[in-house]
Amino acid sequence: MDKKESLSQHLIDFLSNQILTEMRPNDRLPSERDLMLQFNVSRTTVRNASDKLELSGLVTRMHGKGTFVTKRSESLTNLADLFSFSKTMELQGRTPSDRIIKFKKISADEELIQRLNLKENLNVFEVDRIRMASGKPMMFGKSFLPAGVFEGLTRKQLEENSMYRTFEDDYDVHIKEADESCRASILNDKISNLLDEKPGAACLRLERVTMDNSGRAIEYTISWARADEFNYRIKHLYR
Amino acid sequence: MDKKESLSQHLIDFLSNQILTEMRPNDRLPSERDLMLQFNVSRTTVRNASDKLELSGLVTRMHGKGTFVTKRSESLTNLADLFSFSKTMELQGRTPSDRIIKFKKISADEELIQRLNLKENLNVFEVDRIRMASGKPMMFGKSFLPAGVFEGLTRKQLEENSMYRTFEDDYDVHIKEADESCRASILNDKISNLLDEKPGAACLRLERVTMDNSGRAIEYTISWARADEFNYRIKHLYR
DNA sequence: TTAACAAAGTGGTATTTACCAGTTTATAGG
DNA sequence: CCTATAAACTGGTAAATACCACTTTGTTAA
Repeated sequence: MDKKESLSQHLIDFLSNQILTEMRPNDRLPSERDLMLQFNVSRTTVRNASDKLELSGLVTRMHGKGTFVTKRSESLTNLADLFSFSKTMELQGRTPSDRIIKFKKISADEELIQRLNLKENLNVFEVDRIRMASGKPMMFGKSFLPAGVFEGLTRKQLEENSMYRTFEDDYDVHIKEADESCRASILNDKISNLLDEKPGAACLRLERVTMDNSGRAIEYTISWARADEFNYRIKHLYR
Repeated sequence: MDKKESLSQHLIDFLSNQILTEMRPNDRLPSERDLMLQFNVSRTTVRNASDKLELSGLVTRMHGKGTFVTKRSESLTNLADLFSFSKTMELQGRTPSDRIIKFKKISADEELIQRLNLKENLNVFEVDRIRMASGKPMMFGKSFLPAGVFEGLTRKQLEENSMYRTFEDDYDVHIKEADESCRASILNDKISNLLDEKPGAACLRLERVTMDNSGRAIEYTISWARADEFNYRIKHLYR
């Protein structure tokens, strides 16, 4: 049943869980050599895991000193922590809701094929949604889901449950990680209208590719987020 | 004379230069095993260099296929790694330079007093700079430095050395950490002019407070960065 | 001709060993 | 008591080797 997981991935899972549940910012992690012994793996494996944890921003390494839990400062809606829109909004005491304005099966173009790493079945579902918090439109997103993974997906399913919930419950697809990038952009007429904003207003354009446990790309999403509601916060540690 | 440079750094320099001057998007790089032979280094070293190149967005690896030059639209500077503008630009094979367009001592307003946690001496130096990479204006920044920390600071000092270099060498101020936030915004007439862009163009507005070893706030900077050159990349890990 | 399979090529993970480069701490000498 | 220095940490770079997982290509058999 369980997909065999790499040693470094196991370390990543263990450490990130440890960090989030039992450690506090600036706490020091065991040294790489200690982790070698504790988990009976090579230093390469430990460093591999550390690389990923550092990339995800969970830890910060300092030459000669050690590896520490990164401190993240408070934020309005810190995009770095925005893995799930609905969960984040709930956490802020706002009521999240989606309005699906498009749902159809299309054939993937070259870019989609590459992003989702499609093989035989080139059909994808396109889902366009306006995402709201307590009635206020916050972002607009276009998601593309491989039809080969989500066979028989219906609009009704997505209207009744959140997308990630549908992945888990209806298709037994478990999210493992996501690569996201974000840049500044300008709202065009159509999207500004949907977000109740002026055309030409600033926005953040987000792109995300989400992967499941077995490494399949299961979602490619482009979102446009109101500039006045989202930001990124990062803490840099030197030397 | 030569600063000793690691083998992987040498590989990085060579490859990034190669990519920027002689290769086009989607071109394939030599395989890792070929690079081993060409440069007479171990695969560890090749992969180390590849890791960095992938991180910097210059190349994209595909399991079983090869390593390819990333499409230009994806090769933006990752702000999450931009602790130092000049160092980041050098890593990309570009030549960083600053043009100081304002330098004067002013009296801090309420906001500055709070951000820099000023006590008695409310004087601050304001330094406005255009930051360029290989001659192209990349971002505009207004920095505020407590006069109590940097006594007798002159424009000449900043023109001769980088700001952080001046902190270290001339004032023995060692940077420990920085809190940064970023959001989308629109360029106004003045700044768009300085950046050689159109007014109303999208930009990222960055704010940073930098602290030294003793926890003093030593710098507060607001920057406006070209939307077509910078983005944030984040890797989310789910549990 | 075509479908199935094998081989060769790619990046990905892992081990073991060695040494380099910073930081902290213990210790010896004044 | 202090200072210099050595030892013992820390993470960083590098080599050599092996095998796994995925993709392309070439060959073989139906």
